[in-house]
Amino acid sequence: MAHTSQPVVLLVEDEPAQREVLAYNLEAEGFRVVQAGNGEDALLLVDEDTPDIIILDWMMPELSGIEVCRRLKMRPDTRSIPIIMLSARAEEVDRIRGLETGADDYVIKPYSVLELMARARVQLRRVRPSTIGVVLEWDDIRLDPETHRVYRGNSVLKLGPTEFRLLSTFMEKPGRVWSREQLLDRVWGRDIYVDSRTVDVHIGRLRKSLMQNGGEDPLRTVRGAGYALG
Amino acid sequence: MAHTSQPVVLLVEDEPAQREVLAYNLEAEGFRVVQAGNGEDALLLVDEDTPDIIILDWMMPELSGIEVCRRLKMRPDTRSIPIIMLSARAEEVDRIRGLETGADDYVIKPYSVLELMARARVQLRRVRPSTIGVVLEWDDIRLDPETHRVYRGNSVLKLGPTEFRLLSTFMEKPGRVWSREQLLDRVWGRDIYVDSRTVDVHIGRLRKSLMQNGGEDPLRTVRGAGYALG
DNA sequence: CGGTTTTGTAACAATATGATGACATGGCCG
DNA sequence: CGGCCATGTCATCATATTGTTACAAAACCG
Repeated sequence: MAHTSQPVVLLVEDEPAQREVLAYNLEAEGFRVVQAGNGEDALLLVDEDTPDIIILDWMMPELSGIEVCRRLKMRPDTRSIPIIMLSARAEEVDRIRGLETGADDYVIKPYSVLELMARARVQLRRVRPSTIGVVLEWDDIRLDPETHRVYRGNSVLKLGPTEFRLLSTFMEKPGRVWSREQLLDRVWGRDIYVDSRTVDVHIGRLRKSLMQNGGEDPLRTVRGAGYALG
Repeated sequence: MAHTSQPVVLLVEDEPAQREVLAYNLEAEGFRVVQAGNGEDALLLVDEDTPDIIILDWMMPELSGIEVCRRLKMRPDTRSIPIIMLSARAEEVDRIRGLETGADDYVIKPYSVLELMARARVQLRRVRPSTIGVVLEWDDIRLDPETHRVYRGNSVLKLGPTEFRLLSTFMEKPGRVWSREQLLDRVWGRDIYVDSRTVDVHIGRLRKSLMQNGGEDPLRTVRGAGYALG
């Protein structure tokens, strides 16, 4: 029943018990949870399967959370992943240091699980608005994730399920170029094997659907790279 | 020390004394501060002079902060302005309600001024170009890796895939001289065999693309060594 | 100023890439 | 069961991109 593909959270916490509790709750929130018990693993997992958001414990043996945060925020390709830092350090200096390092939020242990979930949703809302039902708009195209309806101008468009998910992805980040592989991950699912040329065909179908009542083609083919909206 | 333009914060708080303190500190942080003493004024001021971020007191006579927040988050044109909610209500339900309403952060009174400033900077960091995407710039050339677009002045350039990768390489380290072999490695790939003279041809093509709308040739040939940008 | 080396570039053939129509499959619903 | 829709794959077509070569131009050197 996921509108598009399930949002992914990377949970980094060295204490297994705490990790369990959080993982359970995050799953209940609708996240797919990827877990790491230390900083090194976290960095590896980010490359392997880019998460939508990261929840990061400050205190960890070896690579501290703050160091992981610093590194991720230095890399252009991971910089924009929201990081929520968890910490038992309640001192003002620490909180400020965490935020200065690039963390997008800072939550003090012991935290309220409900509040943490709410803060996770806030970050998710930023990165993937459609997962929480925000209507996406671009130019004269409107996509309502709740009702699964797409409008262009003032007429309703008819799209198939795959085309809908494709368009959702594009509208999450207008202008961004998605490779066929990224689209397969996002639109089809991680462990589905389909030929990457299939993407072409669906792009074609999406184009036809978007132009069924006239109007310009809003999709851009980027030779050698993929496709983008606008 | 202002960046491109001074960031603007809209400060909404009905208690003049508190507002003063915050305004003072925000100005010290480098913000231009626009003040409102109630919700109605806040909504008017947003239209008049769109702020980069909003700091919003929950408890206000007439229009409450949460209502202002709700309204701003419903309008597509103001939805993306980050809102930091200030509140004396420490109850979990309230905090969650604030976040659910669309606030991007929720700070409990009495707050640490320094922490609030840090949180304001976090929100600002998001809105400012630096976070929106890493754009490489040199002179009047702009290259956006995310959208795969290249601009010169204010017109869009059309480049082929190889030319794009070439230019990306140059723009990552403007001024650096790259040998043909290094370029082959970097742009074509480590284990591809192509004549090194092919680089010349592509440099030529890149030059033509870069000058398609007039302008100087930004590439420099270094005899016996290779090529460089600028 | 030759002679030599290095670079620029037009032309062309080979290739890679994307668009599209057709088709077979499989699920779903009446 | 039969029709309908969505989907994935394939074959084919059109075109953009690419590598190479050959020759012209420029730079360098004594």
